[in-house]
Amino acid sequence: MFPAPMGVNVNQSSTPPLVCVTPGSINTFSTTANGVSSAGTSANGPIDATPISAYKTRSNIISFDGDDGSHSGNHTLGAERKRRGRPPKALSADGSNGVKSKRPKPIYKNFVAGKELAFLPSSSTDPREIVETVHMTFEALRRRHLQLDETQEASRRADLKAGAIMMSSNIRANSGKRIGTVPGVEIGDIFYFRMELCIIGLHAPSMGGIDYMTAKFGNDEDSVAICIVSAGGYENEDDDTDVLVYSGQGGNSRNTEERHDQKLERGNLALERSLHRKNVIRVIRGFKDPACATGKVYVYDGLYKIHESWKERTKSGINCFKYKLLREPGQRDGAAVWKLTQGWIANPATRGRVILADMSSGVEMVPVCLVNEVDHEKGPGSFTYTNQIKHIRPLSSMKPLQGCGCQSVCLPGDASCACGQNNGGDLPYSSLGLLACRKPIVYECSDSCHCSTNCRNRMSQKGVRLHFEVFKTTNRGWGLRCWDPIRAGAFICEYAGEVIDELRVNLDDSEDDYIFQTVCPGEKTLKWNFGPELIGEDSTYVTADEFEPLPIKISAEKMGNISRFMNHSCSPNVFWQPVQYDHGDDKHPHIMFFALKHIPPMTELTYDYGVAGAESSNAGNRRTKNCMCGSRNCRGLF
DNA sequence: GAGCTTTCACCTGA
DNA sequence: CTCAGGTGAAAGCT
Repeated sequence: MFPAPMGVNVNQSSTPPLVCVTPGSINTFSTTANGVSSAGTSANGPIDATPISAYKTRSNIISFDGDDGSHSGNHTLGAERKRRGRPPKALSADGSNGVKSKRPKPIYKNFVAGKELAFLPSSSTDPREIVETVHMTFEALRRRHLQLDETQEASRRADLKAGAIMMSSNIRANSGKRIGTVPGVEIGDIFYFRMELCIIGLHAPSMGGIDYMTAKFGNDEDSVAICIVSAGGYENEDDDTDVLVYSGQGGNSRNTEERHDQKLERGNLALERSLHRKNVIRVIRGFKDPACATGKVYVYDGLYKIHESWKERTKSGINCFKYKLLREPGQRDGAAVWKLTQGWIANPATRGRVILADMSSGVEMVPVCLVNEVDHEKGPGSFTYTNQIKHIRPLSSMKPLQGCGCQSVCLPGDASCACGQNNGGDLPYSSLGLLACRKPIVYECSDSCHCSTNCRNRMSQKGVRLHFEVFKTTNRGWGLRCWDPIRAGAFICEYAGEVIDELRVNLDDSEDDYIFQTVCPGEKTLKWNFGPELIGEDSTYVTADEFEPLPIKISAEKMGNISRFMNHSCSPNVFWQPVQYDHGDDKHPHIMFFALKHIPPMTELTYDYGVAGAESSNAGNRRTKNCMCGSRNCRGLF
């Protein structure tokens, strides 16, 4: 460890990563006294930066009464008040002073008022946990807002609405700016909206590409860049994932008339100062979302340093600043993984260490790759690949669900759609097919519906569409991961296999490692849907005590699909959700898996097998095992 | 200079 | 293609 440089105050913890303000109380979750990351200061040169503005405390702007603090008292009656603030740049031709109506600051009054915030991690001080909770809260809010917007055909931008709520209620992580790594954010983490970067403290500007701050270097102060988003809006060449040529900001108006040379100010100036100060800069790279033509995915790619800068005339004829950044050595791969997996998707033959190109033998629409990069084992024990669920005993009801009469596809907000009503009024999936909320049962459209197979309410019944690979883990046998990025709420796969006869159950359970049953999962899974209560709606949150297991048990020992390879984790990224569409026996629904959070490519997919033994009586005689998930809040057994 | 308001720029997103 | 946005920095005023 580098001796602590003079200017660095490593014990500074005046900016807690997550401050949640409720009317009556202030809960502060502070981390391990490490407000300033040392990652950038340790091995490289003379950076001793103490973020100054990082210590700035944000005023609490949530308001619970009607008065918005406009009691300034010094109204100048009658007299025309002189306009304050920055002068408008371009004067309008006509005489009107062009004052736009004041932008109203949204005030979110009655959500969480007086209530405990049930979604916060009960006692966590783990930065990763805090970041994930904040991130998942944002996503839950966004999905719910999108669901509401879609029914009302109202204005969109649920991302902004969710972000505004997070900001105004101060549910955010790492709210102070800092140089270097951000606690709880890992290289390779993926994001779908710029607002997500804001609320976890990775990159503050909601649109701007360059985040910067005033930092102290010895006795000097300097405004230096701390984080950039390379989103492809400028002409950047980025073939090499360790090099990034970044263009300065400004001048790049879409209106060709307004284009002008870039100036050495703001972000550009900060980048220039960073070149001299040699401080590390976080880099987020934007890629096209493979799952959505118009969408974009942001990948956090770790720390870089600026090595040179120059001026250049762009194709559009303006002078533009260019900054060449090199990735700091010794960091795990981020964007490189992305490039690799995108290459495999384009041409699966380029994937190395393959044992079997498609272990589903054509059963799945997309081949399921089998690889071993760890040892020489030739594959898991034999089983029959199927993507179906096989019922041995007849179901209690084969009566199909009441179908809807929708023409073409089901649409949100259509009160006459029987399927929407089955699901409590809202369609369970967004237009992109993301599940909005965890429910006791999701009712999809069925054969008796009039809608087409393109209907969004047929998400899970259409089967697997991701590029999975079954791989050998280092200590947990075989596991499952995916070449595609998976968005929170996205469908992953069904638990296929044989439904075990309840009468026969427990006879040979102990021999069967591939049994699925609906044991109560941990908090993370239960608390997936805490969006509604944040906007004043009734809670859909089910506590462990309220959790009711289903009698269904599925064995994938002899036959099954990729889900039989999904390992347990106490900190999972996948959850199970009962879904019905082809029969009326609600005790024996399909068990479908969905993403709990955004899952970067090549991250092992895991779900919570449930709390062994313990409080939930249904766990009964299930055999317990030592957990090897390695997460920091591992329960030890499952 | 701190504290407030206003305006603007910004590699958004539908 | 257009257009409504949220945020923080900068600028001006008290």
